[in-house]
Amino acid sequence: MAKTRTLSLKEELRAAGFRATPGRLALAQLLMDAHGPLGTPTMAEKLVPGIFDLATLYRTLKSFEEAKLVRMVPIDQRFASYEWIEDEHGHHHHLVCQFCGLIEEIPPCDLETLEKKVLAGAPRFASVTSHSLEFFGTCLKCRKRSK
Amino acid sequence: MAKTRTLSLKEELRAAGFRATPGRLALAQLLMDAHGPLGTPTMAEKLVPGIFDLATLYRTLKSFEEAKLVRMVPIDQRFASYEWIEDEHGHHHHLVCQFCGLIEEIPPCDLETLEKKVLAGAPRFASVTSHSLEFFGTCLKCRKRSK
DNA sequence: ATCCTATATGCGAATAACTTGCAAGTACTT
DNA sequence: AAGTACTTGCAAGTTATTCGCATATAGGAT
Repeated sequence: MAKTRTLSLKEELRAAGFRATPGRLALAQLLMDAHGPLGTPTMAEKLVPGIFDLATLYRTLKSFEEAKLVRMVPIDQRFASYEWIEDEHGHHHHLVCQFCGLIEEIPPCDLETLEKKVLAGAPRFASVTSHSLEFFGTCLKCRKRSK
Repeated sequence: MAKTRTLSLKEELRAAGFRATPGRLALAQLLMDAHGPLGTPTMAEKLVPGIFDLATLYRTLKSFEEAKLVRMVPIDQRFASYEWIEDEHGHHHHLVCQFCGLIEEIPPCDLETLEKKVLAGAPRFASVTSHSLEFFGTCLKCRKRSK
C-alpha cells in the first residue's frame, strides 16, 4: 500500500514478464491483501467496471497462474478461486466454512512423502505433480447462529 | 447388469426415498458401472436426449447427493463430477492425469486423525465435517506421447 | 520527450454449465 | 383401476468463462 510496496509490486510484475498496467497492479494488490483465496465473483465486484473489464480479469488471472504468481484453489465448484503465492510459505491448505465461506489456513502437509507414496501405489502413472487438500466444516459463528 | 442387479438397484433407490424411474435407474447404473468419478458432460452425452433431459439430470444428481448415493468429486473446475458411493469402501481419493483425465483410485488416508488435527489448529472453527484430497499427475501413456 | 510496437484492454457476442417455472406424465399407494 | 404426489420435459433464464477484433498504452528505442 505504501509507495515502496507499490514499486516492488510493479517490479515483481515486470520480473514475471508482464507490463505493469493499472489493472494488473490493482488485481495483484487485491490478491496480496486478501492473504488467502478470493473467488472470481468477489474480484469482479471490486474491480469491474472501471479498473478492469471482466474478460481482462479472466485473461489476467490465467496469465498470473501460468507465471506462478497465483494458484487456483478448488474450494467452490461454482466458480474459480485464486490466492496470491507468498513465497515465504508456499505450500499449505485451507479449512473452509461451508456456511459463510470463512477460510483458515492450515499448515502444510508432508508433500514430498505424500506424493511419493501415492505414485508408488499407482502403476499406470509416470509422475505426480500436484495435489489439492481442502477441509470443510463449520466456523464458531455459524455454529452459534444455527443453534 | 443382470436382472438381480437391476432389481436390487431399484430397491436401493426406493430405500433412499426415490421413485425408481427409468432415468434414475439409467443414471445410477451408469455411475455404478464407472467405478469412479464421471463428469456431467460425460453423463449428459450418454443419457441426453432420450433417457433424460439435461435439467432432470442435474436435479437428479443433486437429490442423489443429498441422499448420499453419490458424492461430488472436485477434480475439474470447469464442471462437476460425481461418483457412486460403494458402501464397501467409502473413503478414498484419486490420482488424475492432467492430460487425458485417466483416474486411479488411491487408498484412504487416515481421515479421523487428519480432520482432528486440523480442527485442533483452527481456533475459529467448531467442526470439520469433510475434506477433499486429489492428486494430479501424468499417466504413462501421456508421458510416452509427449516424449 | 517522442515514437514504435508488442502487449493489453474494452466491448460485444458467443459458449457452457447449471437453474427455474410450469404444465404434463407416471410410479406407486389404495 | 384411480388418485396423488413425485418426476420429467421443455423453454427460458442465470452465471461463469471465453473469443474476436479494433483500439489503447507500457516501456524500450530514438
